[in-house]
Amino acid sequence: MKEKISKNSRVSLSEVARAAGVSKMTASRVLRGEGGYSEKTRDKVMEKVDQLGYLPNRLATVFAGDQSSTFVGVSIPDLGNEVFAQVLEGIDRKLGSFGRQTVLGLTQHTQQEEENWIRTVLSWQPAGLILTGRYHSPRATEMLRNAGIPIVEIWDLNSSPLDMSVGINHFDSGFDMGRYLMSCGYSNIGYVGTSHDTANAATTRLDGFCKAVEGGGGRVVKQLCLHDTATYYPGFYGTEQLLASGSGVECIFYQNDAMAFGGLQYCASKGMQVPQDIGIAGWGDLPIASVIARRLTSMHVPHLKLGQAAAEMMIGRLSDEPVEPCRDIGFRLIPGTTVRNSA
Amino acid sequence: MKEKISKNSRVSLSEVARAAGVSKMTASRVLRGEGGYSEKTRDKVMEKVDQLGYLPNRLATVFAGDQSSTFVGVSIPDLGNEVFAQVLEGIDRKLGSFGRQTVLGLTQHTQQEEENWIRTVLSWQPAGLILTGRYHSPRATEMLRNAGIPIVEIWDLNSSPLDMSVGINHFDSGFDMGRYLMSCGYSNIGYVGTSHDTANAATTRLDGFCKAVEGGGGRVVKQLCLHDTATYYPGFYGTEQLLASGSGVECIFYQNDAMAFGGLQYCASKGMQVPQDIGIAGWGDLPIASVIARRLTSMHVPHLKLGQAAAEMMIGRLSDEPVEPCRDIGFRLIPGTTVRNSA
DNA sequence: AAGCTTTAAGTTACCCGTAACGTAAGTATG
DNA sequence: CATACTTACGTTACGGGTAACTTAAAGCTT
Repeated sequence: MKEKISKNSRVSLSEVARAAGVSKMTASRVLRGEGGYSEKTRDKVMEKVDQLGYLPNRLATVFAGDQSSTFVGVSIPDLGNEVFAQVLEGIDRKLGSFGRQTVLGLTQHTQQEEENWIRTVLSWQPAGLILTGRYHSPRATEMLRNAGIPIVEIWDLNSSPLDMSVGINHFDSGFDMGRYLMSCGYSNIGYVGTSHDTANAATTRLDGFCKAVEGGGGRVVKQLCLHDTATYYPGFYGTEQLLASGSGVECIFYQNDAMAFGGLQYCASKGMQVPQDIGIAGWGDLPIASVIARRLTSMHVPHLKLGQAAAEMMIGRLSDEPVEPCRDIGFRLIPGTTVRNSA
Repeated sequence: MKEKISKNSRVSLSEVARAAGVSKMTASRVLRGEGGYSEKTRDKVMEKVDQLGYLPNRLATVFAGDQSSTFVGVSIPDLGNEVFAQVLEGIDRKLGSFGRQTVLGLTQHTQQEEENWIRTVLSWQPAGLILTGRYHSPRATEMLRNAGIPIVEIWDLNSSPLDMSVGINHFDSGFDMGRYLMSCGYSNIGYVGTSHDTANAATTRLDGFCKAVEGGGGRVVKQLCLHDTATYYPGFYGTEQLLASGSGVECIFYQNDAMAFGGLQYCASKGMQVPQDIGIAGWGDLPIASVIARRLTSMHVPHLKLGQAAAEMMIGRLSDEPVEPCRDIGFRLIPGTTVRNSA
């Protein structure tokens, strides 16, 4: 029984050919519609294909080196963050419409996980790779350089990418938010986010934010949750800790909208009014950001479009079309009503 | 140039072997740690492996039929729904920890997309498949039966699965919600959801819901958004349409929490008080469900756990361990405070 | 009808790694 | 010292499909 489940149970092209009374090669030609066979032969072969339920083994084709695979490896830090889920959706939908498949890798924000995943996925001879972030381990970078396949680094716009890059300038987006909050009259501002071993887009954003605030004479009090995912609950508890520290912040900027929601909820539970008692600003502009009566102050990023753009660059490169190696997908500040009005 | 990018640029085992002055077979043994070689030989080979940056071609290994692939195909309707994103995260994390890779397929809630994806992914000789839902096209079902690989159908608990199944009983969960809302004193109840060509878990839930409400003497007014994704905006507009129809519903049950948030937002925008003027109930219990001051009435489902369980069943089967073919992951009603108190 | 072209096939070699088998040394045993 | 055994390799064949080449038959030309 267990033997039957192994692959020898699958019908091969030779079996189809034998059943149809032709050679393997003729059957192959029929299946690829290459021409060079009679109608009678085609019908005979196709009949047997249906009858035996033959499915081609793409492994063999790719392995033989005649064509590249249809796999594209896609690494994403985590899906708990709705933002990345949407990016992935954009990528997979677009890739799928061009007959390509996504091989997923969740790297949990660590370079080691990413490196391991890259090693594994490369051994499957993917057509290309789409990676989140610009920071890779030295060994990963070496493997990527040697791979000789198209690579798109997304999320964090990279002016000197390994190959191609699409995303936004996170430093600038943080800077713009900092400047905006300063313009609203805040100067003692908190930041709540997560913290990981390696640099990432969120830290770049924070850098830009601090530069704007501190450059404008304000100060930033940080509250970082170590090794946590940037979701609702850490936002709640991070806010609690930040406010308990007695730093007297008037406004809090969060790593993303989900964390900002956590913060809003904490404030509501303590009877604090937003924005009268405290200002709240998120980042990412989730669709759900308008669920609260007041529109969440945030930074809009076209997530789905970003994913699609990444897939398009990949497809373009795989089709040998000329591709602009860097694409800025842009962002837009949502003033919202959860911070004091700047007017 | 273009030639270089093709696979002949990749270092093969033969090249490593030649460089190390041994046969292919010896190099292979060293890399697999199989034994049968001297320390000197091992060092020589490993040195060349590092030097040349050799990466094994797993395609060849699998192709040779010596072992099955490490791919597991995973089909998910869409990632716009946070629920499925979490399920996928649970699956991929667990699979990854056992050295398996997810090949993703977003089927957009259509059987045709699913069938196409199944055909493609099977041609890559996956070790197994994890599919969302129990309804597949006839041709898909046939391919799945012939594939001879483990298959886990998730989400919708299936007492007679193709192979294995893990999920919840959606009919019962809808029924329980219906009974709860009736117990709160509602009898004229609305439902807002999406509608697709084929049956799915949401329609099963609605069936259970109707049975409870209508069986208890109430009535259900349905508002279905055709071919839409079950997210925030359709919830908003679906609510608008339902209320404009003049059906006078006192309470609305939504296909999921995201849609319920849209409904909440619509009600807030019209100055309606929840639950005084209208009751709101969601389904799925997203973490963010507590962001509103009042806890959203909902149905809790352990999404991440569901994904993990699916992956565990797959791994178990692939390791020839005995696996219980059906697993009910359970649900739990969250009374919340967005419907009238039943007390 | 002989010679040429076209059509419809078949044959061979190859991709890369591994199972199975072969072999030549060295080691142990009686 | 002959025999059996172990170690450390090498050699051959194979998997499923396709490129490149070969071949046989049919069709066409003059």
